[in-house]
Amino acid sequence: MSHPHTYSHADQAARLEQVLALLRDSRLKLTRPRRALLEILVHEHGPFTIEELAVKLHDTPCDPATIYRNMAAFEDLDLVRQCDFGDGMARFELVGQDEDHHHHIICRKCRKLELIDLCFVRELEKLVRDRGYTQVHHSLEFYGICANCQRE
Amino acid sequence: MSHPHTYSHADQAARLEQVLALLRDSRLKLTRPRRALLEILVHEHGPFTIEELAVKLHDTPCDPATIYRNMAAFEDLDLVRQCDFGDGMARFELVGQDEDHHHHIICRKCRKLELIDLCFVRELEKLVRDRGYTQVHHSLEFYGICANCQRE
DNA sequence: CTACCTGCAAAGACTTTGCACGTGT
DNA sequence: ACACGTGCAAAGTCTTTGCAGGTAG
Repeated sequence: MSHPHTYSHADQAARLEQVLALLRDSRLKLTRPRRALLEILVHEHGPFTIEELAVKLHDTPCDPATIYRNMAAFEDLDLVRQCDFGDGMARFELVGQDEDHHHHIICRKCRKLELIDLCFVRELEKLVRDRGYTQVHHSLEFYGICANCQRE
Repeated sequence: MSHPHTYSHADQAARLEQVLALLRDSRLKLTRPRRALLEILVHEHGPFTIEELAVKLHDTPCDPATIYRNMAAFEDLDLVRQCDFGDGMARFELVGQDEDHHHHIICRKCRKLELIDLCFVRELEKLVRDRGYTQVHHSLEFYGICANCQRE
């Protein structure tokens, strides 16, 4: 693979098939907005805010409420994951395989996003500074279901 | 130091002095709510939501708007940093030195928080699973001021 | 046909802002 | 004194929910 975050059309088509298969096994129906959302999530590199998704959906106008509901549904299927970049807006991205693993650099002012591929914390902070950022800090958070909640 | 997140009273007093000195050098005034907030931030281990801070302030009743405004002011002084755990509530913690560095495990259901002291990503995911969590993932985000914004 | 979906509008939750009064230095 | 800070209330965002009509399987 020439670039870590570039996927061939074949890769994307395969991933889309996987995702659609997952839907078929659930009781979710494959509606027009749903399909359009999944195509965006598979073909473009997230995470996306609700508004960004709405814009990308221009061909398939879709109420924000519907996007929220679908993201929640996809999250239940572990198809999508919610991210939070500290600006009070929910962001969603397709859950990927290991090779998808990456982190973000978020500008504290303009909120611009950059992807980075390495996965070592200390070294990465240096790398972020090397890219010209100042006042760098990072936050690494883990999400999971705790033992208590698993029993419920 | 016997435990990485335990500080002696002397340490805390010194840190509080540092922080108050920082305030003096700025044009912020040392008001009652302000002082109470700083004491909480120095003496207890955050991050805290606005509501949590309000509860801890019982002796110094303080409007939420005032807490928000003060956290913003402290952030400008690089005294405090905002965290986001993906539940739509702002959280704030004192900016610490290197030895303060830590990460969190957040239950996706009950939002319970645990602190962890190591700083290697892969190993940590295993560690999180070892603590009984399932469906573990993590998010590592960097914050900084990008080259563009520095020029402004 | 039935369960699931969607759009619209209303309600909710968190946060920000305006303004007049109060306070630290 | 004067600039800065606070409480209160109103306004702003983003998100969630209720409901009636529509649609996939």
